[in-house]
Amino acid sequence: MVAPKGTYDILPEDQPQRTWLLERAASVFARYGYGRLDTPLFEETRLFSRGVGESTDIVRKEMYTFEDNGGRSMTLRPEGTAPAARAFVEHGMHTRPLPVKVWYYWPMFRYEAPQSGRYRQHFQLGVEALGSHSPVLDAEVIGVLHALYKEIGLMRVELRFNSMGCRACRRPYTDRLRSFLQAHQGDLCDECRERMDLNPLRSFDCKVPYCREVMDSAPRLADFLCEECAEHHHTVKRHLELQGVEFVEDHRLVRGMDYYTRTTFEFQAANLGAQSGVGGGGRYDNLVEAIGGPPTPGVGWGSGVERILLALNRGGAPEVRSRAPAAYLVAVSAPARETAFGLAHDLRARGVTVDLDFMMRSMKGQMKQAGRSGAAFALIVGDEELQAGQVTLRYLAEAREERLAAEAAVNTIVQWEESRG
RNA sequence: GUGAAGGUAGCUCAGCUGGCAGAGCACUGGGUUGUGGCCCCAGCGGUCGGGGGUUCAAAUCCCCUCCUUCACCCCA
Repeated sequence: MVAPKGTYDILPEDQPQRTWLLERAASVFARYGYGRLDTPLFEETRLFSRGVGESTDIVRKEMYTFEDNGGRSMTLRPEGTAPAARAFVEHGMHTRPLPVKVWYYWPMFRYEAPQSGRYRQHFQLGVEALGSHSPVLDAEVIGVLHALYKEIGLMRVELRFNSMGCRACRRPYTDRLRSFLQAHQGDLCDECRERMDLNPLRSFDCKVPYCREVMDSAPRLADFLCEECAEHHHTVKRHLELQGVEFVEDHRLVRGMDYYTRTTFEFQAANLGAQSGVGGGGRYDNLVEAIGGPPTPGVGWGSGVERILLALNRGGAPEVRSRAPAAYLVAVSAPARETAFGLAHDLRARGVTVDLDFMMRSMKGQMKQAGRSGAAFALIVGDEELQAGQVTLRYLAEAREERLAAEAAVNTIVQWEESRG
């Protein structure tokens, strides 16, 4: 048996880097005033079909949907924004001081063809800020992600930035775009022709060269933004600049969720190949209402943990290692093993990280383990020492050792542990 | 869902014009019986991804299937 396709195990040696990332992220989020939110792993299917949108790939072909024993249709969470919005509504958070700012670290599930940086179960770090129309909040939210990347040393990322307009300006624009596409039908790929009706904006994302050529001369949403949207867009940019966040405007940037309005953005990492998006998001002013809540604007993003780690490690990030034990206990005989086990207990009870042998290894073998473990000390319990109530304390790094009372050795190790912090 | 490349020891891989399944690393033991790292020796370890077929004989050739990787697509 192996892990299901597109999933993977996170082994003990993989954990320190993930823990480190989560801690760095939590620290950044705290500085910006975001509180952690957790929601169930699965939701009623209609939350996503209504929230994310029936026309999206996610809803059409990528959801893990099942019927529970009560005959309800449930879906493993494919994205974080809709569940966060649902929780906002369910708990009446619109009565809280606005905006409500939350962050999450959640597994997501999508039925997709796996490849590196793309999994059927993956983790996302994300933030959502609900309740404010302010473009300054868009800029803050983007600033949080920028700060996170900076905090963890993820350098080579580029921020792409666009506006999707609002209900008022998008409709006339898509009509205009649709007629443009119809006029150039003959020069478009099959797919672009198909999605012309349902989702004409997607054609901007098409990679077929002749489609791109056509799209180069297509009308741009940027030129059709209503006054409010244009002003909003301008103000976000200004506040990105105030934070020293560099970006490139990309009118081709079209993201996969139907709920986006106005601001959309994506950070791309050059060393990730085809799956270059490490994090992205935008504003969603109609989502909360769409899922049955009071009209409430929102803005947020999600960033893939696997992709962050991939980009980081390909960029030659230093290894994050788990803390080595302070001491490794070495016993040379059966009675010595009992004493060593007792000493290990005493040390651990006093807050010290120690380890010892369970494989009946030879003394040489135990010493080898001690060295390998990275411990500062080998605490050696031998028969001679046992007679005298003593132990040998070996300073592994210095290859020096001394014989002393067991209690004194324990105190030395405790002191060392306390001083390393 | 489509196309391509790959799956051999825990890991990285060699072996692939069919003929006894290999190396390095890792792991365990030892190098005169109480001392780690370096070095040396030995040992452990494999349904050759799985199933079927061709053949006296298949890791090797053929078919199917699963998984991984790359690209499309989509996205984080």
